[in-house]
Amino acid sequence: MSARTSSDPARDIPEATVARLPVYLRALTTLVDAGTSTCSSEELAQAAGVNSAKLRKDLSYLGSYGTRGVGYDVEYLRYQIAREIGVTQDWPVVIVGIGNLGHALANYSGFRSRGFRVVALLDADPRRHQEAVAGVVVRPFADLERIVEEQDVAIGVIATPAVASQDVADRMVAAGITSILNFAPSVLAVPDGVDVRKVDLSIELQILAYHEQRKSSAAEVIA
Amino acid sequence: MSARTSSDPARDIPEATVARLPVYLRALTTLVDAGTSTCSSEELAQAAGVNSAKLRKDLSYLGSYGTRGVGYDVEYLRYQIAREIGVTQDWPVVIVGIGNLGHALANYSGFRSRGFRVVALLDADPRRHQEAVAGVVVRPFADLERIVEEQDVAIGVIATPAVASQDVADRMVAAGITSILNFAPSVLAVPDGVDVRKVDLSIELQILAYHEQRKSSAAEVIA
DNA sequence: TAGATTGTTAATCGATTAACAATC
DNA sequence: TAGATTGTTAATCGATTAACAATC
Repeated sequence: MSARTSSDPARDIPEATVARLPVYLRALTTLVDAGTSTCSSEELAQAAGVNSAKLRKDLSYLGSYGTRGVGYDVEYLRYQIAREIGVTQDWPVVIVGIGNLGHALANYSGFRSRGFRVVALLDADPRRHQEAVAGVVVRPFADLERIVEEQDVAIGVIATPAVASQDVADRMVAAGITSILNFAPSVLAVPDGVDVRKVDLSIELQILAYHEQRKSSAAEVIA
Repeated sequence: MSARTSSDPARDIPEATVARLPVYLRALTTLVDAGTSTCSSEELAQAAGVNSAKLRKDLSYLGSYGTRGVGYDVEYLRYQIAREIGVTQDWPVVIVGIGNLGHALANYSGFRSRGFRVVALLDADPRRHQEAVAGVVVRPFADLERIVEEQDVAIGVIATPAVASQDVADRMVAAGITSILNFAPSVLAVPDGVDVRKVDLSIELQILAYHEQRKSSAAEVIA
């Protein structure tokens, strides 16, 4: 047995596993809400939409939180995963670009319940200022630096048009933000040490279209 | 040299490559708009945010569309990729759930320009009916089956709360939809042959939080 | 103890990358 | 031809999966 513990900073978790931890966390929360106290890897895997071998392998990177012959304590495992991800603490977030999408994001209730707190909504258009969305007032983009510093913001969300996204990212990085979630259909250039994740509706649809097209072709071959 | 051609239905493209083709398509469109007629794999790779070896490997699955010593004809390669993905044709799409996010999706202009056409907006709440979003009237969810059949819809977008998403997916599948883009924070169960892709804001944020947390820990170790 | 289920091993599979022969 | 750049090979890397020993 290794001396690996939860506070061991050297251990690193494969990226594919990291991407699934939030899925497990959500499944566990659903189980807790349903009053379940214990579950097997098979049950949790099903709830998360993966196979149980993968689930157990993933969990093994965190430690040994199950009991052989019994399964996992749902509440305990949920806490361990939440701690591992880092959502036992609260992450202040700024959203830039309060158009349709920005409104939707600001109103998203899943934010607060999952360890994130929208501390500011920023927009370059003065006509949007003073408007309140989900109880937060929209302020000028120029306020970015001050807000990031005062509130110690590490995560920024870009919901602007593509043309503005690189400028917004540059300003975010200069202000001290080191993690960016980009909803604009653009490829952002950022320095090393800054993480960018991208959500792109039209890319997802195009991936579906590719497979859809092949389904149709296959049907034609049969017909 | 193999007899592999663009109409060869047997050849299959790795999933990781499929997911990048839309990124290349967008980069090529940007280059076309900028008046560029030719580009090297290095230039295109940079515009797409990948390395050139990966780009060339990806393109090699489609065929040989470049010229050694010269590069790629931007317009020609763009067409070939668009055809491969299937976005030279028009894909009718229905969106179910016209809340904040549904509004944002319905208003998204990138839809139309990338081969997708929103043919219907559906919502279970009668108070939302008759409202027009981006020129399309919101109709009852009960109209789903008729619309899918009449308009030959293959792709459905779910923007409802999580609790409703499985029911919506079931109805979509029963109506004949075979590709679903799910924005609800839920794991959908669908039959074989139906593709589901998932976009989940809070999962993306949690992945960023995980890495952000490790950055902070690393800083503490140094301090 | 007997049955159940975890945590880990090892094999397989798929994706990435560097290097370079082919060739414009 | 000489220089440039593709398309492909082969090595490496990372992810998935089945199987099962460990152990509750």
